[in-house]
Amino acid sequence: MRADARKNRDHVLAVAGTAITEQGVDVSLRDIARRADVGLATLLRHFPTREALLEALLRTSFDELTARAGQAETASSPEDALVSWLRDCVAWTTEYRGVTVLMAAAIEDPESALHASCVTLRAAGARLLTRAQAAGVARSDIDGTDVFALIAMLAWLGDQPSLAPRADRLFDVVASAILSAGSSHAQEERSPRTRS
Amino acid sequence: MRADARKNRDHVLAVAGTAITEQGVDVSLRDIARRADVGLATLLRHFPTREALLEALLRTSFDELTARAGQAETASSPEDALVSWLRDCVAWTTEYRGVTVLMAAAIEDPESALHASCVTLRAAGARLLTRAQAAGVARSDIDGTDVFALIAMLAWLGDQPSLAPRADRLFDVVASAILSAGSSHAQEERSPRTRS
DNA sequence: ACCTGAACACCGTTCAAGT
DNA sequence: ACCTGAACACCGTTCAAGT
Repeated sequence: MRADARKNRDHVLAVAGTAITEQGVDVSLRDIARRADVGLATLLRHFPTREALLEALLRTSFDELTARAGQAETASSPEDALVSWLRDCVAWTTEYRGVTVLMAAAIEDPESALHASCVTLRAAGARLLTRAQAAGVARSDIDGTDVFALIAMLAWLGDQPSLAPRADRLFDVVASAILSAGSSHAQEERSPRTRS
Repeated sequence: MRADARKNRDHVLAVAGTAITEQGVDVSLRDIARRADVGLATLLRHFPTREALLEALLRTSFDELTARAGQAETASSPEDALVSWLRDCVAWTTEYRGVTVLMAAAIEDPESALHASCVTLRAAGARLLTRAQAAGVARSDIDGTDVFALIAMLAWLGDQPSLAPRADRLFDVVASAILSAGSSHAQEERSPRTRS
């Protein structure tokens, strides 16, 4: 890549970062180009879709979250590792208002520039879930995609100004639901207490 | 209202119903006007905002849901009444893809044409919740707005094609979380079993 | 190689002009 | 009273023309 092109790219990316922080991920691409003193076509040549722009912008954060999941896997108890990683994920999305909808779409669209990152994130969460299930501290009838969906739900909640004040409490409610040990059939099994 | 105006209004409303069913609540208003063989300005005079159009379209369903909550209050057990009403609410929104975001915005915006209906709906849910809490079958640290938020979360999940297949399972997960009897401090109270 | 203005087909809003 | 076409200020996409 030519030096001037690289400079343009980096500058657009920096401007996009502040614009998205201010207005959310649906901010007008024309507006970003204007604020970067660059033609709209130039922006689109570097980042052909909104997702591509976001991918470049979020890659670092994505990698960080994935790495943190790996560390938690050995450093914390299965329960703490899972719950506090979930909390980190939800908290992270609040910095990019509206990103949840794009991630939900990307997780099943291999064409999306965000696809790979979302799949990696889901896999990291799935490992923490499996570990917690093996330890008997997480319900056994959910999988990594369910966890991804629960994160998405809670992140979406934080994006809605009217409901955001409830996001923390409802995180706890959902977390407690994941942690109710035992399977979903507990009620049918009439007190199957372990005889110690 | 003049007879021709009424006819126009009703026709626009019917066309809007099918258009929204096909494409979701974000469908182009211009498109609705075109399909109704009416000027766009005419549509906007009858329904000055997208919310006003939806309000007219959803009023019947809203009233029905509210009424059903009232009936359940006397006909079913506190637990069944709450859970099956929640299920009805979530199922209902799937008919209007994207309506959840508008409802979440409307619940705190008195200017929105959907505001009154959303507030009424929340109140209906709050009564069912209070009844369940009084019976000791629902956790006591949530209120009507939390229930509204949980419905919104689950409805939003159903709107995302990639996550919709998990909506039913996660409804059960969330419902079980609401029904975990006792307060959020249960874990701190070291086995407070009732001595029968 | 890289950039850009301009044309394009959309959107919702507004309003003067018609019946 | 009610309706409407047209103008307006936006949007993302595309591409021929410039450096």
